[in-house]
Amino acid sequence: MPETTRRADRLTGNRYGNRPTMKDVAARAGVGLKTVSRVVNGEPGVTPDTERRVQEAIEALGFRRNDSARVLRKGRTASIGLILEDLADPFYGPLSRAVEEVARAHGALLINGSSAEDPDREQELALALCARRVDGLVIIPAGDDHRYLEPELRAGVATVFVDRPAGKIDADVVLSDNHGGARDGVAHLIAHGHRRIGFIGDMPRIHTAAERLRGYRTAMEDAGIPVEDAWMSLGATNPERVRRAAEEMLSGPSPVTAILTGNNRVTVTVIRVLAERPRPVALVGFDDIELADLLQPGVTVVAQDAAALGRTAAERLFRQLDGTFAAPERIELPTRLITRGSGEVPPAG
Amino acid sequence: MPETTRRADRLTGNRYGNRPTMKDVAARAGVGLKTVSRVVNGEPGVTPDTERRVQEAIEALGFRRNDSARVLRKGRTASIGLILEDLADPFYGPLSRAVEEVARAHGALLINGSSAEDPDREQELALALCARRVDGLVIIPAGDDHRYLEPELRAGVATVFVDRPAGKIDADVVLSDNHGGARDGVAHLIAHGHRRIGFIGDMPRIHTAAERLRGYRTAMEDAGIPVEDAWMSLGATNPERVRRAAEEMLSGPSPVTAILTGNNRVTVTVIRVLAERPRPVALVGFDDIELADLLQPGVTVVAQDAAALGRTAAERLFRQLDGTFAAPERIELPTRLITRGSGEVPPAG
DNA sequence: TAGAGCCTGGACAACGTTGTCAGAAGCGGA
DNA sequence: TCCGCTTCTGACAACGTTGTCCAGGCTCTA
Repeated sequence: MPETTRRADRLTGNRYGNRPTMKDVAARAGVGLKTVSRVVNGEPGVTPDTERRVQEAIEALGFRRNDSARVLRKGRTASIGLILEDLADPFYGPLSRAVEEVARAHGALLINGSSAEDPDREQELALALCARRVDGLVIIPAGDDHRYLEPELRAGVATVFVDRPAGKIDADVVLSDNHGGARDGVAHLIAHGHRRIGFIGDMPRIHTAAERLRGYRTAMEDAGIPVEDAWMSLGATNPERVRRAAEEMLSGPSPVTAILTGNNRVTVTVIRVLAERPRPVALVGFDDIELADLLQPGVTVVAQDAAALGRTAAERLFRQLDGTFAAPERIELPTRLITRGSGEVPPAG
Repeated sequence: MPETTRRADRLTGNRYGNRPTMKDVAARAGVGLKTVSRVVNGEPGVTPDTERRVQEAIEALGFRRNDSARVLRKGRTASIGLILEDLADPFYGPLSRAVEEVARAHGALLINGSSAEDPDREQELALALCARRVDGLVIIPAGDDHRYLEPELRAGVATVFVDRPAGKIDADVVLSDNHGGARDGVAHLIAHGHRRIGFIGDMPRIHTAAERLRGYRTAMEDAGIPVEDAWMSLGATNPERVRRAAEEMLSGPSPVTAILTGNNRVTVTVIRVLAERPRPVALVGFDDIELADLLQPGVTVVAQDAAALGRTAAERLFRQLDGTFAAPERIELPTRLITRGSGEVPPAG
């Protein structure tokens, strides 16, 4: 039984048993504490024979280095935090995975949390991660005021914002070209003869939603088409409201013949609505969706590269950590229009 | 500037600046170290006036407690690890999210990693997480030998396996009823008149794949239908091989009139293949897929409840941590057959 | 064979926090 | 006024690791 067991049991009442420490390994191998540390960390200056004895002791005791103590001593944790909106959203899966891959390449682990689009929860998570002394943070912001991070930034926590910009602080940001993507999507519809085009998006307090709305307006303006209020629905987040919004703009006094949907969730709901209607309506969705090519018609989308967003952000973060200092930058990744049929439907009537 | 700054800078060359410690806060507030600790942890026995002074100092210095040191002292990290196959797979998103929610309810953070179906990587990740002293592990195993975890289990790391059972150790497991689900899916096809039914699944070394294959065989046997080798394709993981497998079993000497696909990825590929063929073929897919209801025909599936798997596993894990000891258990969650059309197509010819 | 130099190993302090324990201050009652 | 009690505060050790530094033993050369 490891030497430390009895004391710790008495003090903490830990019923889970106790792990052997380097001290225990040293005692068993008959060497000094630091020698064990050397073996564990592969440092030079240990004879093969001593090393073997130490390895045997480690094996026998099932020793595993305590990284908490290590971190305390060394200062770096080799872990980064990722705060996103919802792990279950298919858009964030690939993004998250890409961040993880980059972290792994740098020997770091990934801690992640979902903010559920709640600014308070985002802050709570970010600060909890800072208390764990993560080396860096990748944040998909829910809130629009990140001044609470100022002490952390000053203390050297590398930070990169993704998908939406930081609020009220100066930090690295990696974004998709939301404005350009939405503009292109709408321009595509206009090129196919549409003039009465609707937009259904998220609350404009969310940066991406606001930018996409702006892209919609830009394209309409460029084509000299005055936009009617009834053609725009903002803040329809749940399926019921999206459904109602779509039905209203399809049956008003000047019904739309085409719709740009502001994100993948909205797109899915609108597809359902359109499937029930006899007359075909053109559709361009922001964000790609799975199986979009198998539907009738295939769904034309403005696709973001979620993995590239994550990869770019994580690489930028590790560049900060490597000490390559640079002024905070705003990186914008292009979107891609993928035509599959639904965006090429001509205007009805 | 915090008192600790100069020394640490000299020692580590840390160019990221230094965080203030409780000692710095204590000095600034003109109180003792332990008093700061009391305030930070909300312990009783501090006069309002003292507390205010401490709070001000914390605010002014931007102090944030160092959880590494805390963990070292207290033993628990309030974090759990989740090892899954691929964060980007839509099946694992909801599962992961469910685990996170439960962790959150218990005040714990979630660290996760993808094994990419590689047993070595799974082990590497699991041990790295143990070195961080996570309180518990939720593992979707890639390998089939988990004896490497024995010292950790002995040391009290709570562990629950999900989706697939642990190999060669005794531990809690939460599974879907893969055998029953596949059996029901095939029985459904048989009930609609099919006799030549194909199965395309993953490598049988993966437990879920083996169980689903077994379910397929059971249903066929129950119906007294002898299975031909050409009807089964195992280990087809990438889309090209799945495509070839599907085409072969649809055009052999005794072509199948219906297919059970072994997981969501296979299902998607097979849908593409079937979409290209003139004659309708019945299809039941294991795992639900998004938009399955909007395809022509809608895709009939055997659905697992990924969120329930994650939730159940995480709850079980925290029950272990709460000290409610119990023998390792095997929990099996039911699957649900969702009929949408593709599984009700009658046999052609 | 003595002296110089290298290699290996170990004692010790420090990282930032919390638990223990004892001392100080304040207050009421005798 | 002094004692005893309560309430608040702080000194100190400990958690498990790593960096520093020195001692002792060895080899090699003159």
